[in-house]
Amino acid sequence: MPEGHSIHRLARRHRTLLVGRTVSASSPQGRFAGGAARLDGRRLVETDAWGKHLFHRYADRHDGDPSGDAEPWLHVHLGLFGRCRDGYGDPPDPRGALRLRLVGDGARPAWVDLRGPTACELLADAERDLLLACLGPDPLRPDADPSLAIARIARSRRAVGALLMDQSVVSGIGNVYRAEVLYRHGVDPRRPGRDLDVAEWTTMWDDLVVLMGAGVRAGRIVTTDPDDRARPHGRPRRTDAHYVYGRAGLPCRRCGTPVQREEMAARTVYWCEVCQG
DNA sequence: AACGAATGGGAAT
DNA sequence: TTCCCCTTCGTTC
Repeated sequence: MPEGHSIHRLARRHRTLLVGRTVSASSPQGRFAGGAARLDGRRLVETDAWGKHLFHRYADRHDGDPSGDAEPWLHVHLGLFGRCRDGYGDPPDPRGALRLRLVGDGARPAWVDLRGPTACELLADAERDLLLACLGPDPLRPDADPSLAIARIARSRRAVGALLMDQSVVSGIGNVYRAEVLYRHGVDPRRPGRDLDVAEWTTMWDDLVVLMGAGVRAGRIVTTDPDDRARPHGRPRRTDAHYVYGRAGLPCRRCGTPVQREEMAARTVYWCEVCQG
């Protein structure tokens, strides 16, 4: 599930697999053939994530071939459909639309495959800076400063459900965390941002830091408290991990009222009209 | 097996 | 606002 926690997890995984290695890069699908050629033979120095954006920083070439030297960054955005696969040893035969394959050198070779991303491109420092300048603070980054985001939300007339999905306000939140954090704080997604006071927003930010951090560790989004998750009858379901996301028409876990759904910011938002006033 | 919906976001209209 | 990208997963036949 590519919300911010997945991307941070991916950055960590790629660090383990490939940082310090010189990579062979290819684009079996062909859509990133030029970029792969410029990447090929360079060493991965570090990986990083900001919101839903993944970055690899590559060293310059030292063999006299200048191609790619001005572009230290590989920028990947998975979008809704993008996926990464990886492993050690020989990579599987490429099939389907494989945008990018990286194979690291070394005693224990590792590979990473990327398919279906919204963005896969090489960037110069300045281009990356421009991109990051458009992103709000990311609850998963230790250096995040929530004050600007909180101030911006607190004076906006836009619906809080739309503000939380706006990556220039807060980055890394997706449709699941949006619905869930609003439920956990009893906030109707349709309420204007400025109806909420700074203290309320600050509490939500702190909760996002905890929830998304847990998401990185678990590799999935779990936002329900254990008491609300208990299911005396039947097997646990996938949706037990959520209060309202994807549960339209099902009873609210706390009050039993059917969960509502509505389109907001081009996505479906879910909420309980009783618990979220 | 076949189909629809989905965690996102940018370009086109 | 609508479309597109074009994968994966869950549901239905």
